[in-house]
Amino acid sequence: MAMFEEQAITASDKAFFKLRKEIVDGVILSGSKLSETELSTRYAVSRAVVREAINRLEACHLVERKANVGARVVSLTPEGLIELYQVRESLEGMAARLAAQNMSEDEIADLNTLLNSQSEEVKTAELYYQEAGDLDFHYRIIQGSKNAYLISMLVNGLYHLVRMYRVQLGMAGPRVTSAFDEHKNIVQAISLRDSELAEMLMRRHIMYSKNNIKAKLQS
Amino acid sequence: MAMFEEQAITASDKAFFKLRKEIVDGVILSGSKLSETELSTRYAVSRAVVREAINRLEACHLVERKANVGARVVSLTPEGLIELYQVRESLEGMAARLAAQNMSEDEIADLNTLLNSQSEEVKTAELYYQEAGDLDFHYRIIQGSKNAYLISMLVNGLYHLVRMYRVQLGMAGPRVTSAFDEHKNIVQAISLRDSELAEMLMRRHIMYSKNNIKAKLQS
DNA sequence: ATTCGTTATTTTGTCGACAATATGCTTTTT
DNA sequence: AAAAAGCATATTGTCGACAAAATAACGAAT
Repeated sequence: MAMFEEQAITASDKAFFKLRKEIVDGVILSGSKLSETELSTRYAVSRAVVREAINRLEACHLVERKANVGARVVSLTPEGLIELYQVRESLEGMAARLAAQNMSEDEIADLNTLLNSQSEEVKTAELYYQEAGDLDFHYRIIQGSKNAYLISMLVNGLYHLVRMYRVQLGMAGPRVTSAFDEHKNIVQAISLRDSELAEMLMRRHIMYSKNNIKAKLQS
Repeated sequence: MAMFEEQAITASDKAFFKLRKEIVDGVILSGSKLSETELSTRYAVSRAVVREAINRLEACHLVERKANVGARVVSLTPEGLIELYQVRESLEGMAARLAAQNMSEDEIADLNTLLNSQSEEVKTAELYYQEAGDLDFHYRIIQGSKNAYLISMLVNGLYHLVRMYRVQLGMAGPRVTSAFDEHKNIVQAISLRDSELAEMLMRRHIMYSKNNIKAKLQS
């Protein structure tokens, strides 16, 4: 899996990664308050590094902070999910368009082999694909866009929120095979350098995904 | 002008706004280093608040920071400008689409009166329109999307960078009247609740704008 | 009993100092 | 003379303490 490792240099980095993980995984409950003093004792670091970590989490929309009051983990709502997926549709659509223009032939080949290897897994272990494989696919296209803002906004920003929704709403849906076919079509469009089509297919792919989750949310 | 005032509560807020303004306006040169100690003496605050301000600037892509080394103001490059406008096209296109769906009739009416008032100014004082009027128009549509992520990413994030490019590349272009017509068409699409068309027109509008700036950049 | 005002406590915001890391300079070696 | 090693300096990262603000607790008045 081509999951790029972010490596922590400072103590703030470590605190940030740890906190982010706990929030995304639901260890720290959605909507709960983040006490700076409590966290600093729990992580055995100063309040300064906790503060910096929280600031960074605010930048990725994982916590909300009010001046002189404190920070809370964002609460997951159906409206928030819709809005998140609208932005995803917009940004990842553009990413697919740019990927069709900017990905190297080698990168496209890698993407194809990835899909083929997943093709086997889809028939057997469906769960694996849905979680990691889907992410890997989307990550590669985002990277393939070669657009620094796009990459940063999605990878460092929104995707953790997306994962948070997925984890905490327990997404292990029946959309595995259909999503796989959509992936294949997108890669084909990219292979043909048809940026227009690639964007369109990616947008639809994310729309379907949104509708799928929305349905789950109401059940 | 419906420019929403962000009000500074803490000292970090004030430092953040001040620093951001100086960077966008080019008072602090693009590419230069931001010394925490120097800034803390210049602003007469502690290093902690300067650090927090710099962290926030990093989140809006106005500075780049390396661990244990420091922060530098981003340098403006043609490639960066292109990438920025690609993201703008994507996000503001979606904003226009959502605005067509979600803006109230009153808000649309306001937008129309804004355009009509600008219609006068275009014939006389062209400069005013280009700077403030154009921003006002785009801000209203972004707000009209009613999508919190979209609004935050554009207004708190990318738009300061957009303004930085505009200010420092000296944009007072001859695109005034044509842009005005494009604005009119977008508003009309929104009035008709034609979200598809609104998105398409907005994307083209931003593409034209990009090409205009790109041409200026090479001259 | 409930509401309002006051006080006490907790939490965040800010500060200055120390530790750790990187940068620049001098010295030494080949 | 050039490159490398070591030292000095400056800058960032981290810490604990104090100041300011908000929340909670308490008591008084209606």
